[in-house]
Amino acid sequence: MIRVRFAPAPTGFMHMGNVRTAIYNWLFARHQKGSFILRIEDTDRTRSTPEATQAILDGLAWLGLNWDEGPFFQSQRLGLYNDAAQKLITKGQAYYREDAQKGKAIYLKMPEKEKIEVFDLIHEKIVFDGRLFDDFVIVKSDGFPTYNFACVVDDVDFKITDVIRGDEHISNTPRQLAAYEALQESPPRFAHLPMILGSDGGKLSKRHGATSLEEYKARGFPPGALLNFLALLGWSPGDNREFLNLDELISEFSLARIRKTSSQFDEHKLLWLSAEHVRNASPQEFTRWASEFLKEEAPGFEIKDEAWWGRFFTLYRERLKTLGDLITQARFFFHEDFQFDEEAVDKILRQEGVPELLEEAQESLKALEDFSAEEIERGLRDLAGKRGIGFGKLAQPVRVAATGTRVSASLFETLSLLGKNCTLKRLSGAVKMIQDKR
RNA sequence: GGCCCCAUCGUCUAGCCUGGUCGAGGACACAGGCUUUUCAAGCCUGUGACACGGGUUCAAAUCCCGUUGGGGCCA
Repeated sequence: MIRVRFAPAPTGFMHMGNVRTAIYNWLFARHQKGSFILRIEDTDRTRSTPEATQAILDGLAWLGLNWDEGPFFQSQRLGLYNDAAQKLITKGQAYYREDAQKGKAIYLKMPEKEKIEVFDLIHEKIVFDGRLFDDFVIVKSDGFPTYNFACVVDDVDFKITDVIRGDEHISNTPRQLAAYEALQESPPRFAHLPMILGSDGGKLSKRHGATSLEEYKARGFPPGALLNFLALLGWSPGDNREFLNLDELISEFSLARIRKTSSQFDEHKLLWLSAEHVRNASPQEFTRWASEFLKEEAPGFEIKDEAWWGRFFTLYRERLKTLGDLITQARFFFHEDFQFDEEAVDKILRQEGVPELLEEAQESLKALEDFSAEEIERGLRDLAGKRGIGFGKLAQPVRVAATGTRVSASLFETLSLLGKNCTLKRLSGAVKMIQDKR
């Protein structure tokens, strides 16, 4: 049975590269019916924070990447590393050395080898010149282990079978191999993942916009979309499928199909996939997402009931790329004090005859008993016919009056969903606004 | 600077291991068209890539070497 781990350092936000590493480890574990272990590498005392640890736990939970064991904290396991180091000293494989800069540290003897070979599941064989590696520190003068040592001791302790991590660790691997050898343990299989770069080919950083999971969550991306997108960055199922749900990802995932080349984080595609996930959600799922999103990311907005959300979803499922679009596209549903678009007011509302037209529209709509989309359409088309104007000449002023913009989903459905009272109030409010400003 | 990794459309990728079916397939993005109460969505069409140079071979995107470029780790 395979055992893998995700071992982030809690030193900041959840970087997207780390998130993908977590996803690959988790998918591999689930596909193989193995175990996914969470280990927090918090031996860097100056940079580790409890907030960052919490961000990792929350982020994984939000994505649905549940762990089978842990979280374990390296800072609580210091005894283990020191015992291991002492044992190596006894066996003559490690020794103390006093250094002006580093203080009294424990060094591991690097075995004398011409070649050090790393067998990697993705890169196959990687060969290093063994003469280039000096003895290296495994326990610092403050008693804390170095990354290369703690990592190995823990992976041995947890019986990790497959280490799946970023490419940047390739050059650490020869030293870690030496540690396994000194410990008389056989090393796990390694799989080094290609990096994720920013949209300009450089290292993914704040310059490229959002780089952390928290930011994407705040912008309203569904977790399944992020999972799908990140899984596809460096891996593909081999056929031409792009949209995969969680079950499909689990059943299709394999390390063998991971590419060697680094990839750029392209938000366009993420946005498209996000839209796909939104429109493929069930009404219940969408309602849950939307309610949670508004509650957390846009407090103060009116939360609607499930029946209302059901109708809303039908109307908006093709239009929302993210939940954040609830604010940019549909704010007028949730807030009375939405802003009128200046240009729309100018070009549509503040035109000859528009106030009168809106008043007539109010009369027509007020007369409707059944405020359904069909009835609204009939009423408004009748009015346009009577007035002898193209329907657009009527629809646009009504739209701007009701929504504040020239762009919205189907006018009839929108008004119906807004409700009769609210619609009439908006129309008269708009008339008043035009006249006041004159 | 030393060592290591990588190289298919603008981007994500299929193909590469097991050379011919590839005059290189899909997706996103972009452009145009259709549809239309606005804007999206949808549908159709189009632009667009095997980094370069040598080999090996009847045949190379696919194998080998080098160059260039990008990235990582250490200093």
